[in-house]
Amino acid sequence: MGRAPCCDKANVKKGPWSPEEDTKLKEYIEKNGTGGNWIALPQKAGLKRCGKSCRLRWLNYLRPNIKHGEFSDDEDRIICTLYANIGSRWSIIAAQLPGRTDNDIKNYWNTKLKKKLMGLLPPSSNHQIRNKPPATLFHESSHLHNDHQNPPFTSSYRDFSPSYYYPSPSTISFTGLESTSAVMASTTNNFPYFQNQEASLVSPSMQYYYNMFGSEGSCSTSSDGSCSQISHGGRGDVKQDEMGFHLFHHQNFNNLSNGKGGFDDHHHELSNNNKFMPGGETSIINQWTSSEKPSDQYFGQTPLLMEYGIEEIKQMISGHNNNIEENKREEGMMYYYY
DNA sequence: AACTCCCACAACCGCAATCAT
DNA sequence: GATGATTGCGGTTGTGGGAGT
Repeated sequence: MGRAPCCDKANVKKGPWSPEEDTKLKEYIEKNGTGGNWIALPQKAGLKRCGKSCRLRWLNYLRPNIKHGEFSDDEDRIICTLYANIGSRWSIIAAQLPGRTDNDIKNYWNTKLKKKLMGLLPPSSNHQIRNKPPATLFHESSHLHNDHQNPPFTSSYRDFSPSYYYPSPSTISFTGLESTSAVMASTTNNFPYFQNQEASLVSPSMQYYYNMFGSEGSCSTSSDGSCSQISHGGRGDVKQDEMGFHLFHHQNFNNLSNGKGGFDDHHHELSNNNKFMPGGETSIINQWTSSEKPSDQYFGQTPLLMEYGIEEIKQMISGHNNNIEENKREEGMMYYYY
């Protein structure tokens, strides 16, 4: 039995909003607010619309200070950088672009920006990257750049990435070795990801870690390959005024290097004064790829008891050994900004 | 002018998280 | 703690308009 519908489908209007409906909704909310109840709002406002539809219309179109029209180059760069680091978490990306909505950015990415990026690559390599997230390009570029061995986890990309990108597993044929020179040229010289401050922090070692997570930088992948979001506390919805830095601290990489072991991440939030708050919000992501669970030493612990400033973290990252093989034997750190 | 195709954007849908009782 | 209601998110679909034939 499915869940009860949020409204009487037979008696609600669907499809594009008329100017009259817009006016009604706008005037009602400006006068009364949403009242914290979107479901009841349409009736009160005299609209034959579903509450969800009203909410969407307000948030994406009618709300004050919504910016419409062309995206700037800066906005492009921010979107690309954040997409590369956290994947398709449009609400978080939107929080960094005042006046833009998640829907707007999502549409822009799907219809223009993605193609724009693909257009930077020669046709010969296009077919090979078409179904990979941007991070895979990072991976390939770092792989070439650092003359590494076959990357581990190549067969696991699909497990850590949105299914959106991937054809059925049987059609995947990617070793990490094919035709990367064009990709490399594009990523290092032209790829917008590398043209701003945030992007400069995407070191090869971070790319490596990123590839283990796919495009979901904050995604926990269970043994069945499914992916669940980490909890941010509260309602789980990250609001702009709660933005901060997140740090992922990876340990026990030795176990991962042979694809057998596991690792855990300790996720901490930085407060607005850019201090790492070890005792603050903490969620632990546990994941492993086989029955060999990580040791208790790493499992369920939150050992980062120091307090770092963001500059210190940046230093740690920039000074981190970029050699992937080395990193497998070291602790790795990555952070992303949102 | 009529038709088809394509694209951009708006809107919908289902799901998961959270809240309220 | 259980359950239903509500909210927010991200993927997908629908729609309208412009371009091409």
